[in-house]
Amino acid sequence: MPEPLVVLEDFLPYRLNVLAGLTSSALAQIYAERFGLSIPAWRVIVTLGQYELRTARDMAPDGVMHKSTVSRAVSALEKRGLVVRRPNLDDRREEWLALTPEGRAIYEAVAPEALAVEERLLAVLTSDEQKMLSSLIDKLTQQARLLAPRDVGEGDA
Amino acid sequence: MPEPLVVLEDFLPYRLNVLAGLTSSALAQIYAERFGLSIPAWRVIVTLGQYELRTARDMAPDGVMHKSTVSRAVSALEKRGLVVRRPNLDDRREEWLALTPEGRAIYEAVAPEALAVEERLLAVLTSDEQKMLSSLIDKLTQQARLLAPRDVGEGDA
DNA sequence: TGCTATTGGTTGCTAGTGCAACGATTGGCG
DNA sequence: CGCCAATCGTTGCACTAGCAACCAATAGCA
Repeated sequence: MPEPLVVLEDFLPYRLNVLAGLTSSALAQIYAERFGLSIPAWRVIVTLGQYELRTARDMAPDGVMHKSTVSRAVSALEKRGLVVRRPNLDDRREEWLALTPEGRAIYEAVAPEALAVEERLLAVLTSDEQKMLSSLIDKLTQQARLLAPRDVGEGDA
Repeated sequence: MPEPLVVLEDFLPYRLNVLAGLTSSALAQIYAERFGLSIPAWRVIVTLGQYELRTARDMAPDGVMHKSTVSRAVSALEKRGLVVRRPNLDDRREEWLALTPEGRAIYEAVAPEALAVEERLLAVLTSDEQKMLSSLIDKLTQQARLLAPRDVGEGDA
């Protein structure tokens, strides 16, 4: 009698969550089970593999990860000997982070496999569809950033 | 020198996670802050608003939510008087769930606002792009389900 | 009928996450 | 120079979520 106002399986945020969850799950098989990396740790590894030298704060440029999350991920990686901290003498509040040789080895082992998963995912789309998807994600992300309470940015003040 | 193997901000699973997180965050403003609902609780409410009578197990048809998550969400909603349980005499393992009048009132208050958020999100896309997006999400979700370890389905056995 | 496997659902335990408060350092400005 | 505000990062705390073990009920089958 009371007709549905929202059909959950058609609801965009729900569908995005499901999709994101499934892809994370697919990826976790690799970096969690095989390399013992959490999602934040994986992101730190990839970022350092990409940029070589970054501060903890740079790890979440768009505020995707909370700084406490980054802090703990880095600590864990340091304890495992995959990441080193080097004080920044110009600004002793922050520290430079870099991969150790072991860290880079893991990066070079994980990254291709992660890319393979992405590729298998995208294999169901044509090249045009992939471009379209990328564009749509960008537009939606930009808009979502406007609607979200705040960029999770800071929180201190 | 070591050229990046993965560029995180181009990596599809990462981008999907960011987008999903931002939309969840935008939605949470409504159902969390204004109505005190968690994500699982919100999903239960919406599902019962949609189907009227469901079992706890039906709440996560695609295994998106773990059954323990559903269980606790239902308990909380029952305690708040938003949901009632009714034994199913034909199979006393399961219970029928339904919204109370108060639960339905909340549903009718939340649902339009959630839809409004979705609409504001989709406002940056043309009608054709929206159709395209829907199709792309479906294709990717289907594929991701194949790549994910398992549907999070059960786990007992 | 009786025995085992399966299913719906709950709960104890543990790990992860965000928030808020904090310490340390630096920047800005009177 | 000296003080207040802002910034980087850490940590205690509370909450959530998932896993696994469990109970109750049913189904399948000898």
